[in-house]
Amino acid sequence: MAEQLKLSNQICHRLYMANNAITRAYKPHLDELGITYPQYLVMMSLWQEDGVEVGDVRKNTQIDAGALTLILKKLTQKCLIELLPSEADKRVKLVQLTPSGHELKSLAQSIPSKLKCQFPEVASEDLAQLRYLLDKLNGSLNSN
Amino acid sequence: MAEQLKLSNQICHRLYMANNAITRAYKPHLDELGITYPQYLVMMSLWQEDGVEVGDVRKNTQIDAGALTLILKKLTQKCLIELLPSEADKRVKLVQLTPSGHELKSLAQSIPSKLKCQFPEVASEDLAQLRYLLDKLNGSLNSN
DNA sequence: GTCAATTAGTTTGTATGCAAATTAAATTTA
DNA sequence: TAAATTTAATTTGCATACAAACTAATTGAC
Repeated sequence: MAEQLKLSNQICHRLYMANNAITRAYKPHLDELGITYPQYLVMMSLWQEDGVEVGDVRKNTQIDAGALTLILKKLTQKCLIELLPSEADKRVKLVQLTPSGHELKSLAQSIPSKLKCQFPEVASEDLAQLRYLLDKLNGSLNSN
Repeated sequence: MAEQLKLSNQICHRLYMANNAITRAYKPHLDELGITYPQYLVMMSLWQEDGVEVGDVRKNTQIDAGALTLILKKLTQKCLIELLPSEADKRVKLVQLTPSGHELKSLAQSIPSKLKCQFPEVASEDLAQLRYLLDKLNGSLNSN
């Protein structure tokens, strides 16, 4: 059997499994907030900076434009954000947190530490190393 | 701004971006084979071992059972596999590669090397390290 | 200044990912 | 062995991921 097509030699498969497993691990905590994982990414980007263009959220989260439209619609329905037309450029919409959207942050604060406690075997040094390598990989993958 | 909710501090976001970027990178090559990325995972598992139960494919690929049913249906429509009832246990279905399914492997052989050439900045040592860390992470995430 | 190209965001269609409910068959228990 | 439990796989409903087509507004070329 040729080595290069063995499933056990694929980095991509490991990333696939890790990404799905992490998303599943977050789910029960995010269920308490009433949001999904991609919606959580959007909220984190907004808690960091608010009143930005839809395109900025797209760049920060790297969520596909088409998917983002739907996600922002859901967050609007949940009254966590508002979409406001821009004065300067009528094509642009600005994403604004509502009071509820701001408040949700305090509930979310504990999620990262809960996740760490849930998987005590995962060493901090390994996470730091993983972070470094994933940044490098993402940099390369996005360079084209 | 609290550090723990900053997008730039989330390993999960890095995994999310890397996974999507890798899938996108594979896409043009897989388009030539007429299959999607999850379908590629299934085919790799079958090229490695054929005539196994649906549940074995699920374990090997870690694809959700419900999603796998659909994927196997698509692969059947593309005449790459056949689903055969098991003699021993009538609940079980066996997944069998067709001649076309076997032949596709030779077309797929070059994909891994094509991907490496596409991203020459990604060092082999980094990939080896990433592989090691992702295995460790996946092991921990699946231990619960 | 007008028309062509570009840009921001949405819509559409296909293919997952996932939880929960379901069906059919095998196994365990009483 | 009949009933309860478990297991293999499918179905259902919701939420992305993504390419491609589309709309409206802005820029650029001339």
